[in-house]
Amino acid sequence: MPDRQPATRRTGAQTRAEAQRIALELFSNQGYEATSMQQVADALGIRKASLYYHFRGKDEIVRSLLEGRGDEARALARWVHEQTPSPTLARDAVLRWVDSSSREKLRGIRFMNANPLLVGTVARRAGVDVGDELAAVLDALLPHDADPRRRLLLRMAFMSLPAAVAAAEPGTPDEVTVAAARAAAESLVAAAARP
Amino acid sequence: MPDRQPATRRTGAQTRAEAQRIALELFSNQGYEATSMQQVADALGIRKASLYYHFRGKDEIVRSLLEGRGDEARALARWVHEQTPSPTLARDAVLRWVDSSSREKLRGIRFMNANPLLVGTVARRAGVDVGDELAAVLDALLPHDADPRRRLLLRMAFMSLPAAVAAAEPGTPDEVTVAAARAAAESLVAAAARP
DNA sequence: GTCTATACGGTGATAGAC
DNA sequence: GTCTATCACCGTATAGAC
Repeated sequence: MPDRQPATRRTGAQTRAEAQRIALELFSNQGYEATSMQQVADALGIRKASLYYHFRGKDEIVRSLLEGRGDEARALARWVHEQTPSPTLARDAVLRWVDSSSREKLRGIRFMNANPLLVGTVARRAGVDVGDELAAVLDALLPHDADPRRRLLLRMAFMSLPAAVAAAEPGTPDEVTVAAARAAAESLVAAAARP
Repeated sequence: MPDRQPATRRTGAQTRAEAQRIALELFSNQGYEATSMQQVADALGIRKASLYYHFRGKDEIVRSLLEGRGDEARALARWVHEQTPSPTLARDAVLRWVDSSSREKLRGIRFMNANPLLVGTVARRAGVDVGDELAAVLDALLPHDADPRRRLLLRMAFMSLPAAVAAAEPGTPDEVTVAAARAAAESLVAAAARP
């Protein structure tokens, strides 16, 4: 297949960035394993071998997509530790988390929702586990001998944005999804506080 | 690789059933695409070609795993339509759904959580879409011009079991997960009722 | 029903010219 | 940076003997 659009001129960094955009889209819609490097290269308008110039391999694309993740979770953990304990601390922390997660991150959440196993593996291999960070936050918000049911409810509150994205019908406007996630977070954190 | 445990004697139906059990487990832990027919056959203690005697292909295993799904959703839709409208109908329907879903179904939920895209594709190809059934239930519970935010919250209430499974740390006892899901469902349906 | 053996396509990945 | 060409491998799937 020698005929193809004369690849629009791009600098290296631009090509890399666009490849990330395209890969994120394909991985979200078809899944990581079901997406081939060939598909990504085709959508990019370059040959597969050229794609390998920008990324060492398929998994490196994923890692590049995930880099920086975990920073926010760590920041939240730090913030929680700095606060003086109060009855509304859990609620404040949850809303802080959901609100910080909601800016432009919906695309990333869709990707993570579509490839839960992959994200877990890569994150573990990359050293940082978001789940662990979240656990640290929970430990600061709940007594260590707390009812595991209430602990899980609080976890669900923190994960209400991904849950909302997963529950939303295709085509739901982002603002609706975010609003519902916020309301769900408030509701769940309250449920976690009830005995 | 000619040496292998002398396959424990099984009837055809037993082999098929055990293959389903094993495949469900592997698909849940590693994902569908990342699991090869070779792995399933190995875990079963038979040759790959023998596995193809019981199932036409890999996707037929998934379909066999999913068959019967959608029946419960349809039953719920029917039940809702039979009820006389009342202020607590939504709450009753949600709890009915979560409770009915919670018996022995956690394994299936884990599978669906691990392979969201696959399940969507297969279900669509198999004709029945669980999402559509759920939409029908929602239409009966909410006015058609209802706030989309409240509609999504109600959807989240129905999906609180998968959400709880997704949020649970590995090793969480099933009873804890189910209890949290129930509490979350109640909480979310209440949130959906608030303006 | 289970086996051995094999066909076939596509995949991730690399070498090296331009 | 992008290309052509090529690789080894592994996946699904089938044929046919027992």
